[in-house]
Amino acid sequence: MKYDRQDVIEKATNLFWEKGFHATSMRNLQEVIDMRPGSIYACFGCKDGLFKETLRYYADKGRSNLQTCVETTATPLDALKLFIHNAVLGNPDAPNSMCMLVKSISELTENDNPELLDESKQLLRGIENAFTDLLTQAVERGELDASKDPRRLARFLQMQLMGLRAYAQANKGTVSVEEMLDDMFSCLH
Amino acid sequence: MKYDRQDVIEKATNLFWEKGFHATSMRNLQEVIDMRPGSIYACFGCKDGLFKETLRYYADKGRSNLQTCVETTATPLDALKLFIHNAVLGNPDAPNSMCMLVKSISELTENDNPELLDESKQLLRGIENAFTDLLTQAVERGELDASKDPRRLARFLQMQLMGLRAYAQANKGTVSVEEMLDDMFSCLH
DNA sequence: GTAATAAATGAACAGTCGTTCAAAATGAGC
DNA sequence: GCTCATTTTGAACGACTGTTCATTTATTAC
Repeated sequence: MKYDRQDVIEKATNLFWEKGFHATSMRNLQEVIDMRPGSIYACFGCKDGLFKETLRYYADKGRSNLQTCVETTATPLDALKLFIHNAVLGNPDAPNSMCMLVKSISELTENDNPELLDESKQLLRGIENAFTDLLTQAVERGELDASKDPRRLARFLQMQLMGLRAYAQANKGTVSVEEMLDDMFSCLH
Repeated sequence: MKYDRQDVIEKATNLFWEKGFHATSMRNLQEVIDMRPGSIYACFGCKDGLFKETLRYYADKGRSNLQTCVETTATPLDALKLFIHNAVLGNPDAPNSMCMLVKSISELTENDNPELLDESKQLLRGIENAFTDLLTQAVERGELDASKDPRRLARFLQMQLMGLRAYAQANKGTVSVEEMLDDMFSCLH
């Protein structure tokens, strides 16, 4: 009976997301995804390979979340607001309020894990590009002042999203993230 | 000949800051601080103990940097601006553009390292409190509108600082941090 | 210079790490 | 039911982990 690859990757993603790359041992993974080492290595090559796959899965889920936001809101800006709101407060039982890609960039080094680090950076850039597209639409529709630069705005939004998720992690349960979201969007205009 | 404790802690801080807690082995530390295991354990107890000491050293350095900014600028708001500018761009050969405390909060878990995690959170809160004090002064002096809430502003600033440093790490060399700093301060008013 | 005290050493420990691979279990085709 | 190919297993490997402690080296006091 072959393993359900999707299911395995999702479980691995949650574990890596929670504990980080270095603190997650192959034995931890073996328990969580219920596979023996031989099978894991036959499927994914090595720990790095499995981790890279989880990074892509995580980023894909992010992109599809954003797409859902676009489809369920009236304007590009509303879609962005909803996406960011969901990213920080959306599912309370997420392994971590921090972005998994940011966590990875935080713990990986150019010397020790250049491939995984570059992959994380690239995936993060992909999400920022999706922000840029939406902000461009917002300007075209007149939802945003035409003087605004969508790329610069996307960069700023990405930075604040990274910050807010990290801040929420650092102050779990003691702070009103809603209030901070208001502050964040009120300085878009 | 007793070791220079200050020097040892500084070297350990830089290594932990660069590689993170988990990826830094005691043998890495032994090389960098040029001490044999027995001496390290006699001085600091265990790896956690040494790490905690470096966290405090790092936060202390941050606080004294802020104090220097206060002393070399005309107004509280200028001091804050200078501090944040320096934190992100100040010393280009810092081990990491991310905040060491944020990196630590990112990689540590309540389950595995509760003490180190709490210490990091607490130190970060200390810095935010210093922000609050300065912003309170700014309101008192009329540098900021009296309608602004210093605590809320400090929270917002802290979040953005965390975000900006993480963003700078994720986009090393490809982005104008100066521009982003402008955006960041222009939405204070 | 010698004895007593303090500091530094590094080989060694038990445990865990990522990874391998011969053997066992399973599935497919007839 | 038998055969062949695929998949899964888990004991085992060498390397590395954080840590200890008997021994050596350095410092102090007389």
